[in-house]
Amino acid sequence: MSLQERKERERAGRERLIVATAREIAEGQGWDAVTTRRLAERIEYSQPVLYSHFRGKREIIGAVALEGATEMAAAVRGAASGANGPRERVAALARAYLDFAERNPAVYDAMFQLDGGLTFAREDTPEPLKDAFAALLESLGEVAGDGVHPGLFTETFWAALHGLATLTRAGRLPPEHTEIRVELLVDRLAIA
Amino acid sequence: MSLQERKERERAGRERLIVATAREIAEGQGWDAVTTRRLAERIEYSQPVLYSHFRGKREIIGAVALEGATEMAAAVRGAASGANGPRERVAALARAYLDFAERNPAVYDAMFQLDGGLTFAREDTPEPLKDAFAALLESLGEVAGDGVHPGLFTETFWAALHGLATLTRAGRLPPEHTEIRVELLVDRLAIA
DNA sequence: CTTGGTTGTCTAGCGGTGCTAGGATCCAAT
DNA sequence: ATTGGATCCTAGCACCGCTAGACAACCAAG
Repeated sequence: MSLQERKERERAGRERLIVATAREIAEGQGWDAVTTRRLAERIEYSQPVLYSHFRGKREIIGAVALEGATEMAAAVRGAASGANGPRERVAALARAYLDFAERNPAVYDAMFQLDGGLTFAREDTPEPLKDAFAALLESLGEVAGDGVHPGLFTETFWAALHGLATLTRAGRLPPEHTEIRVELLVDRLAIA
Repeated sequence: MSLQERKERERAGRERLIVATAREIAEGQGWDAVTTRRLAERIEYSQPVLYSHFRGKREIIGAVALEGATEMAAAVRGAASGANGPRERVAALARAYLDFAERNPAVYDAMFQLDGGLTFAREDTPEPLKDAFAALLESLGEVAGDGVHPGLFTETFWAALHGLATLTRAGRLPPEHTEIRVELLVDRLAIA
């Protein structure tokens, strides 16, 4: 069945191409510029081909989000592993998180701002999303403090980071003192 | 010049009607349902009339955002004034903030998620936005702690609240333990 | 009382969007 | 060589934000 295998390989390759191209356009010109026409043209196929891979634009956003979640998990783990002691680990994690959001704004939006048709915080949540949260939990759980549920603490800390990331990028917060805000957050929230 | 005054009054009234109707549709069916056609139909005028009041849809969103900012400032001040002691004031403020976001999701989106063409954190920032931030600062500045700039502390605390509000409403955080998360935030961040 | 210009509003339409029905093309199996 | 199925494209739908140009209602000047 080599023929069928080859076709499936090609199909999978084209799907990756769609996702990568969508991401590329979004990072370059924003998600508004990711139209099905433009996307189709860039991959050199007609629009309906997109719909043989994804139900619609929302699912393409979702695919980019999953890709981003995997990368973010790796970035967070990488930063945490290079730091000594719980407090420094958390600080490194926070910086890595915000750095990821700043360097990949479109991907970050796909994950947390836009509707990618994904379910969060449930059993049927896709693995990459669970793993990204797990990556946060691994370092943050250590500094939750006595009597505080690690998962709940992670959620709260994450929310704070998310707020900083989104408000800063949307121009709601001046970007100058990000580092001070992060230190404030780490110093007060984390119990070393 | 009574005639001209009457015309201006009518014009102002229609402008309020546009903003109120936009808000109504948005709260009921989301901002995506606020189309210029639907909005025009609801106010019983044709589309171009909208453009004689606002440059475009973005400015209508901005107008809803300003209205919301005024209300949020009042809600926050009201909650804070009914509490004794800095710590309790901050807790009440946090609850009021999240409550406002939950009860007025479309308005909250207009303020902080969508592009309403507004400038934040600058000299030319519209008064209602500055005042909403000031309302937060009044209570939060008290608990910044020694050596921490009150404005910066307020921004950070606000970001944390914003993160909780948005992640919860977007289904990224389970809504069950909001109260515990708020208490965690207040207990750790606020220095009474 | 009639004109002429201003002001206000509407109809109609432009170029774009996400998405899909139906037809053309190609290739393996008969 | 013919058939049947998979694959892909052309063409189009209903909707979007926005605007040009026609048209009616009004007030001021003659």
